[in-house]
Amino acid sequence: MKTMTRGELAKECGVNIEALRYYEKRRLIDPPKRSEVGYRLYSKEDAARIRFIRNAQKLGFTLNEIMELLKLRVNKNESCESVLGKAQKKLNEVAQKIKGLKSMKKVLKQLIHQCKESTPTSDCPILGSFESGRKL
Amino acid sequence: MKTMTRGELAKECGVNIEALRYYEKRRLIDPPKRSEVGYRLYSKEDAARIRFIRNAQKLGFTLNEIMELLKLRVNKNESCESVLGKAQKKLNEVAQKIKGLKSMKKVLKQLIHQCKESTPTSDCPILGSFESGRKL
DNA sequence: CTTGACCCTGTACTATGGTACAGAGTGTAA
DNA sequence: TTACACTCTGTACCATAGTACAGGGTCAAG
Repeated sequence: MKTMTRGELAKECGVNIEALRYYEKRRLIDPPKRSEVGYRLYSKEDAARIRFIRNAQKLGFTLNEIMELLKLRVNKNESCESVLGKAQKKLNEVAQKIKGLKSMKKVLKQLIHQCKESTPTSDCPILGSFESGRKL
Repeated sequence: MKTMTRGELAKECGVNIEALRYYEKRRLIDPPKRSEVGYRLYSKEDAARIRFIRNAQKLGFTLNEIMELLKLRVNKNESCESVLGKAQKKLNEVAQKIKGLKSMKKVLKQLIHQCKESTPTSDCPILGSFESGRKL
């Protein structure tokens, strides 16, 4: 099977080369196979996992949370009950975040609209509907 | 006008008392008025601002980003052009986040559905559509 | 057969966002 | 009037998520 070195993987996934060692230490990725001389040899699956990690991070998940997300899959010994619970919890979190972001989006849109109408900046209501957290 | 001490504000906003001093140092809130003897006296507006900060943080914004969001309002000396650009940029960021989270939500829902059907955990497709980042 | 670009390990350092004292003063209620 | 809860400042410490060496080995092109 085709493999990549650490530098190649880092480049492909757009991460710092050292971050890969860090993820390995944090057990977010399995220790990869090694070449004769000790070079790490990564597979396509490793690349996919790194991309997953980065994408989840962009969405505001911590590495610990991402670890949980990753465990939701390929854990043949874990009961579906347990996976279900975790997934449900994550789903709620995600739904809440979406709600909050939609509220913020709305406020930003209003602000932009008012700016386009040349309303003085001082009247821009960025906080108004947002600060209470009612919709978050 | 009614004011609050640091402890009262912290309690009302559900933040650590020390965080308020930290936000002040980071210039996320204005230095509050002080009592005769030097106690901080916060207003309702300060409380609103703290709540805004916490809510934005929950949505994955950093304190620097939140500072920018806060600046989008009540700056009489800044041209509307500039505010417009910043707001537009933030709007795009928010829209992207929502997209990614929706994609994650979808995958989680699928996972939950399959778990409910008692499909073996090992078959859960949590990563599949996710690791590519196509939809993120 | 050397030179430059890679890889290895371990360790130290960074930024962000707090959190926890220590040592001092204040305010109030029994 | 004393005890306890609260405030003040400054400084030290913490977790998270990396990032940057130092000091060594490896490999491939010229």
